[in-house]
Amino acid sequence: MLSQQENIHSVFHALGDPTRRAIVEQLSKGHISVSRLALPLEITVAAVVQHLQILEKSGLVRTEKVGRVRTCGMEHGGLLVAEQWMNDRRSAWETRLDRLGDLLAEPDEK
Amino acid sequence: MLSQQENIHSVFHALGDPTRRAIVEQLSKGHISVSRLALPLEITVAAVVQHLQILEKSGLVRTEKVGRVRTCGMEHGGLLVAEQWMNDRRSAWETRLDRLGDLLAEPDEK
DNA sequence: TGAATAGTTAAGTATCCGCTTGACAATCAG
DNA sequence: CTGATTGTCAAGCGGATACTTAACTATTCA
Repeated sequence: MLSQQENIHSVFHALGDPTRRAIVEQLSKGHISVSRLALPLEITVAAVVQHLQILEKSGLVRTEKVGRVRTCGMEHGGLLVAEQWMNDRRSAWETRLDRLGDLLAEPDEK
Repeated sequence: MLSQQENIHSVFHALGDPTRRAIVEQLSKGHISVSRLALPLEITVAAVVQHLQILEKSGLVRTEKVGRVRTCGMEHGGLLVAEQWMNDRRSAWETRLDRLGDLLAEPDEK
């Protein structure tokens, strides 16, 4: 099992790559096989498998092999750690009194 | 100006590095100078500057130099693009009917 | 059985990236 | 002015990483 810190890192690292984000985007539309994932990405199936291993270890994606085809989908709640991290930083920042100066400096933010 | 696509990439790429996330965590606690940022990270000031350039271009961080010291802080709303992206994927996935099978397969999820 | 399909694995490669070093600029303090 | 502090810039090193190719396994189908 991954520690909280390791989990956060694996998720952000996984999402740092544009190809892996494209995979997540595709999976958010529904389940799909490995080779059908590879098609629009214009990379080898082998490369997709490598990305899937990273995504699966990070808890963002779940895959299941039935017969000879592996079907991929998003893992429920996989994005939560990242959303939580961002929310923590943003709320910490927004409640800072440091921003008093900022607010005065930009009074007409649209 | 960055396109939406480029902006998303620059933000996720920036947050993919643990040192840059540590910088954001520190900045969420308040404004701080470059050299004071470098101290707990145990890397050179030059390295911190490089990270700051990436963070600033991605819109996550704002810096301002007065005298010889550059003061850094979070950019208001910089995290929004990433939060939006995640929210879009998650809501798309959660409204999928594909999950019917998943729900039946895991009836006792805690 | 034999051929096609779907995926896995290992090895190699070329690029990217985080960091350091070292030389420099600019500001502040005595 | 002198020296110390704070940051900037360019070059380069070493390791990470995103890909390919190629050989292999497992499953489906005619």
